Amino acid sequence: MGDENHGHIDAAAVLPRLMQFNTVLNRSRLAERAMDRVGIPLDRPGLTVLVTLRMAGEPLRVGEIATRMQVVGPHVTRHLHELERRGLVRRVTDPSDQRARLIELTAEGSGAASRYLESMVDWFTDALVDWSDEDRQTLGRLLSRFVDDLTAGLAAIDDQAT
Amino acid sequence: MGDENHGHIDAAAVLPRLMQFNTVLNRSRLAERAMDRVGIPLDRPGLTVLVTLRMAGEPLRVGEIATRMQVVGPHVTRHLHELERRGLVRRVTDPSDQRARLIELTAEGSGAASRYLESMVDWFTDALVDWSDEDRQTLGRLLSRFVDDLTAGLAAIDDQAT
DNA sequence: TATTGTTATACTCTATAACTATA
DNA sequence: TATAGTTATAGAGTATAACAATA
Repeated sequence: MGDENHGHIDAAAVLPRLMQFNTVLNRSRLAERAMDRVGIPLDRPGLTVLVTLRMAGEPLRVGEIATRMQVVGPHVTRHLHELERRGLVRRVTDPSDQRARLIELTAEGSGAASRYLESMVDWFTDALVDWSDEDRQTLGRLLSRFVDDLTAGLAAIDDQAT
Repeated sequence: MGDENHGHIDAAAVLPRLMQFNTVLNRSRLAERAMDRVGIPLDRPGLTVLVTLRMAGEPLRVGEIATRMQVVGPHVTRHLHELERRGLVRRVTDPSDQRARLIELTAEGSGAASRYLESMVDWFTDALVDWSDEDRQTLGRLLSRFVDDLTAGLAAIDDQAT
């Protein structure tokens, strides 16, 4: 489209689209549809808790879940009530510290998170079905690095503010 | 890092990082810092209205702003009150349709949006300063295509649901 | 009667503050 | 006295419903 990409990523052009993609992804029916495939009704924060535990692959403390979700503790606590009531997670006292709780997925909770993740991965895979193998590989490599570098930059800003 | 990227973008690996980047970007102090550079205190929806108008490059109707922001009309109306009160936008009746209002940026509103966008672009540029020109170009090309394809896929889902 | 926008109200997600229990 | 978590409350952002004005 006649851009002027002389030797650098055209941040002025890519940034708005990245942000747009961001909001579209958040608001689209993609997540909604993926949640349908989960099979049980869950709000997004609740599902995020399950996905966080699923990706960790092991029980996590409340505080650790909060850190990974980038939210504060009370927010997690509140959703854990509902998730526990519905048999999707179990809350067990951490044997190494009586103050702490370890949150672990039940079979149903793990299944729900897996179905959600599979649905999202399938969709991404489908959307890129027409790409050449080389372009997919290159994008995977550069995008990982891109996210890493930007995340590091963001962390630096946040540290600076402390 | 020992991934198993055989001929396709490893969606299972990239997707969580993309989503994590998404939340980190939303919650980080980057946007906060960029808003500081704007010089006038604004909440995020208000700033998004200004940026939407700035990127359009011309006055927009209330409904059009809502569409571009992916929100509903009343949300925009509410923020326009405050923005108009503070002299950042003007509300003029559309000469071609007396029902509609055209929202246009004032000089201050336009300046605020510009400073915000510049700050974000500068940061992105800085974060990628160590990249080779070739990698930057390649990422720019593939990322644009990536966002286009995914956005198109999302639009297809949303259409389907209608 | 359909469309543009506004007003009024309610809901979702997340934060802060105050508290309890261990350490 | 510091830390892990909980309870209670408050705030930001956005949606839905009912309405007004114009087409």
